[in-house]
Amino acid sequence: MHYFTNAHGRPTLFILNPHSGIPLYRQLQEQIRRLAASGQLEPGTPLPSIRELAVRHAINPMTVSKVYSQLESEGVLERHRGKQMTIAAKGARAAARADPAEQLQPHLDGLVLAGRQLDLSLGEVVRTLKERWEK
Amino acid sequence: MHYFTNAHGRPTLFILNPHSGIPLYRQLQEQIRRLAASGQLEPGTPLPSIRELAVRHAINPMTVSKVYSQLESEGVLERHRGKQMTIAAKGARAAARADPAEQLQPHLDGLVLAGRQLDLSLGEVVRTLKERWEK
Amino acid sequence: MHYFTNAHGRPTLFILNPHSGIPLYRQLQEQIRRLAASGQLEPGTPLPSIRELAVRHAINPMTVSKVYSQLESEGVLERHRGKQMTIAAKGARAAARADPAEQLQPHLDGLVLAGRQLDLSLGEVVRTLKERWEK
Amino acid sequence: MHYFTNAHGRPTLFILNPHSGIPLYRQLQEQIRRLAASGQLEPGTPLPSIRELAVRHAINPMTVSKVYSQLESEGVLERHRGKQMTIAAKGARAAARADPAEQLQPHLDGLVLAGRQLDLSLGEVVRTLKERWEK
DNA sequence: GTGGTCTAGACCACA
DNA sequence: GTGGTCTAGACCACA
Repeated sequence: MHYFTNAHGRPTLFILNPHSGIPLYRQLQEQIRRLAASGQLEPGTPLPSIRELAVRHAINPMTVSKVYSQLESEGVLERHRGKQMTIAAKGARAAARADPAEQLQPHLDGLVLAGRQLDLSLGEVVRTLKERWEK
Repeated sequence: MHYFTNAHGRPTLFILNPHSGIPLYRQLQEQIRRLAASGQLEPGTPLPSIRELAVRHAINPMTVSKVYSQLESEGVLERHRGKQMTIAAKGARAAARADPAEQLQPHLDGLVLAGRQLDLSLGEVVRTLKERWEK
Repeated sequence: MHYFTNAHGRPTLFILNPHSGIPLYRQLQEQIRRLAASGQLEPGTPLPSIRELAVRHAINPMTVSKVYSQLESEGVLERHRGKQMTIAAKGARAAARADPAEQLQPHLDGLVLAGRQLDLSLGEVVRTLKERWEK
Repeated sequence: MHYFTNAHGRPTLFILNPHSGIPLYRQLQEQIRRLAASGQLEPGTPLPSIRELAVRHAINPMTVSKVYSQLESEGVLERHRGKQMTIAAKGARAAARADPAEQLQPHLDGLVLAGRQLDLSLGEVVRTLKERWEK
């Protein structure tokens, strides 16, 4: 399991960047989906409570709530009345089927477009990627 | 100069993705900035008219106009008599100074985060990147 | 097309009852779904804007927004950047397939349960239903 | 007395639907009120213990407790030594006075609204109601 | 404690 | 004008 340090110096599963232009709820949603897909969050794993995640990332509970609701309707999360939500078994099965490389695609597209527009060679891009990965 | 084929089958300098979550104006702005920074759009190069770009990408002229105005105030573009915009000399100078790898950074960050959350190895990510690049 | 008069005396497509125990967003969602399913709201019909509906029913725009978003993800509504949402063609097709009686089921269940617990006969229930219908 | 079979296959006086959107405590409260009103639960009849009802319907004892307390304060139930609850004589009297059709009203309203929005005729609605009743 | 609903209201993106 | 995102915060349902 990979832990990250968020903007407030606390260890967390997620990294949210409020300046990226991508809505916070979309960033959070995508990250939970990936962690479930890869099995790093296994079926049955309880997610942080809405309030906890909101405090930890200094965002509004409603934003988290929206993400949890959408992931529930996608079948990635399961809701338990009055108790914490968990990763759904169904979500895990879906994950097993999915090609991880496919989930990477939008990010590859963005990187390739940027690389070409900056007139970099594939070699240069790969080199900087490797440096960034090791960090 | 790299040309791309947009969603409407016409050749264009830019690729706009309305489903990425990133605002259209931000996508366009970033792409013009990169093309200027890399010198693929040289100082003095005229940009497409607002109307032309709007039609080509099926977006509102106001969106293009806003981008052009902001890039003008940043010194990347220059406005001439009529409304003709060109790449500013100043923009080129700024570009020469900038480290291209730095402009790649947000995209590398996004890719690395996605890769780790999908539990992929560096090798796998590099391989899919190479495939995507050659396409 | 049936018009109703809401609690504020204005004609409207929907009737929301804040005291029924059923969340407002759920009432609104179900009603739009039914009007689309029956074809009383045809594909392409623009819906009232979020603000308009919110004002008309004295509810919060966020509540309406939530309903519209969910119906969009269900394929009942279509979103148009910067313009009003419309009934989706897809929604209409789905409607054609659906058995209307099926959508009535939860309400029949509720009525039958109440009738039996009140020890009424089928005849009595049908009679009061007919009276209520004609009103 | 009508008995129903609940979701857990056990005979019970009540049917609770956790997906209806109506709070559980409201469903339970309304059903006890109706059974008392119709005389199917006569004055003096002991109710199931909180614990028993909670287990039978897989809900929290606190939810049942809240319902019993509210019905007691309404005069529908009476609390005896220990915690045994019975139908109050007063509740029966109230029931005798009440017009059963009135208690049916919210359900009739919901059904009529749904029927009209689904563009069904009164005949169709009555027919499906009859089918459902016989089941 | 958990999540759900709703409000009032700010500010942004897009047409 | 349209919808989208986000906040701060109240109050409810349920365990």
